[in-house]
Amino acid sequence: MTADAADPKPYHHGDLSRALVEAAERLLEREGASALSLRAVAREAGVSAAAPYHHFKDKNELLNAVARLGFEQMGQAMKKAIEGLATPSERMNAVGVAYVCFARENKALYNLMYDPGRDRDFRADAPQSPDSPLAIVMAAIRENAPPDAALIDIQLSQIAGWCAAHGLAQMAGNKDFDPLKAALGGEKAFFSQVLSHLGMYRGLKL
Amino acid sequence: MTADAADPKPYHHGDLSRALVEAAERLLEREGASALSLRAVAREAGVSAAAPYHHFKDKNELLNAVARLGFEQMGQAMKKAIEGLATPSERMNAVGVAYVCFARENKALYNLMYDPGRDRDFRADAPQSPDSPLAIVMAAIRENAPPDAALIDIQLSQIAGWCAAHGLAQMAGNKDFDPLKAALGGEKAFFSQVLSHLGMYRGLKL
DNA sequence: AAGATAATCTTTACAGCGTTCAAATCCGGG
DNA sequence: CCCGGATTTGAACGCTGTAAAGATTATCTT
Repeated sequence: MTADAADPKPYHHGDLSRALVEAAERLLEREGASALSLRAVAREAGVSAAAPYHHFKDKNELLNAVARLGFEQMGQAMKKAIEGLATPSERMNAVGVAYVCFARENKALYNLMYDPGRDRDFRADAPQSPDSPLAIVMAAIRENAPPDAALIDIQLSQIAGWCAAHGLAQMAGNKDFDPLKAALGGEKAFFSQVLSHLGMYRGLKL
Repeated sequence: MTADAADPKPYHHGDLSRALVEAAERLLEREGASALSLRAVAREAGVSAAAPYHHFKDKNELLNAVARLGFEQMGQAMKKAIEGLATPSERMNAVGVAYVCFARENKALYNLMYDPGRDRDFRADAPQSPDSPLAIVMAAIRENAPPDAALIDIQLSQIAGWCAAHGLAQMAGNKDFDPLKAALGGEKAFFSQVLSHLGMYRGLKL
């Protein structure tokens, strides 16, 4: 209680930049993406409509900051999901399921992170950090590859696996999948099974 | 030249509903998604801003009509891509590549079709029609499955293949993939190879 | 300590958006 | 011929993103 519960109006908010990002994330999960206007974010943070422009060049830049936060949270959730798993195969499967689950549980945030209509200045999902979702997926697939695999095959498999997880994350809400989900005993099992069936796309046996 | 090049101002436009959808699609590929306002579409069609409301309840409903048109065009492009291909394996690969290619060549339209932020009243991509992109992908994967495969495995593989194609379509613009694309001799080869490597996600040999 | 300078926030303003409503315009059936 | 219903327009409302100018507070220099 040293810096947080200060006076109600410090007039120079202190750390408005962070407060705006947090207000935006709060608004995003409370009211959905359509309610996420710059003015609404400013309102939620208790500040005037023009104040954000001293911390972000654009609405787009504020959304980029929200997305960056989302990538961190997603990476942490995925790391927690593979804690204590022994085999590379188990870890790879858990990473994929965790990826899709996070996307489903934070639908609006995930859509914001990968919105193809926005200018994202940072790399698609901050692959430079080893804790980014993409890096975690890449590592899990690499470590599960056969030891004699060629580098290019590993790379292509990594991309394929990531694309499949991303596609599943976006399509998982499709109502046509409901009977299949029920037959398998829930969404998580459905995600796991879909990812496990990737190989059959080529007509291979499992 | 019987009905198209009529008077410049028929005042009761004749078929404004279709004209609006076409104006929207034109605007979409000329100026991009951010320029696709209802007022801009009306302007492009040479009509007042309130006119669309007698043919579409919403902006959203107009966009749904544009998306429907996009699904038809995409299905036709995919059917043309498998004409004359002999084996199920060839057809499946061509379908996947055609799917991703159409999405890349009509980026704004494809994003509109699968925009997760919009209310889409029709089924995700009109699966009732056998010419819909989803139906074509499903059929190509089914016909390439081993004859003794269980129904549920086929279904899961269909979903997996579709998700992978969709994910690749959205991620294909990632600059990180450029060296790989170059090494393989172009985007089309890259798409084909990524889809062919789906199986390796499970550590299987190709 | 005091005053200058920079950073932050507010107020006001503008153009564009989606949408609604009343008034104007056109078309087909009596 | 004229009337009723469909179509289109014009103006209006509240919302948005963004810019400019003024007010307020923090920081730096001396």
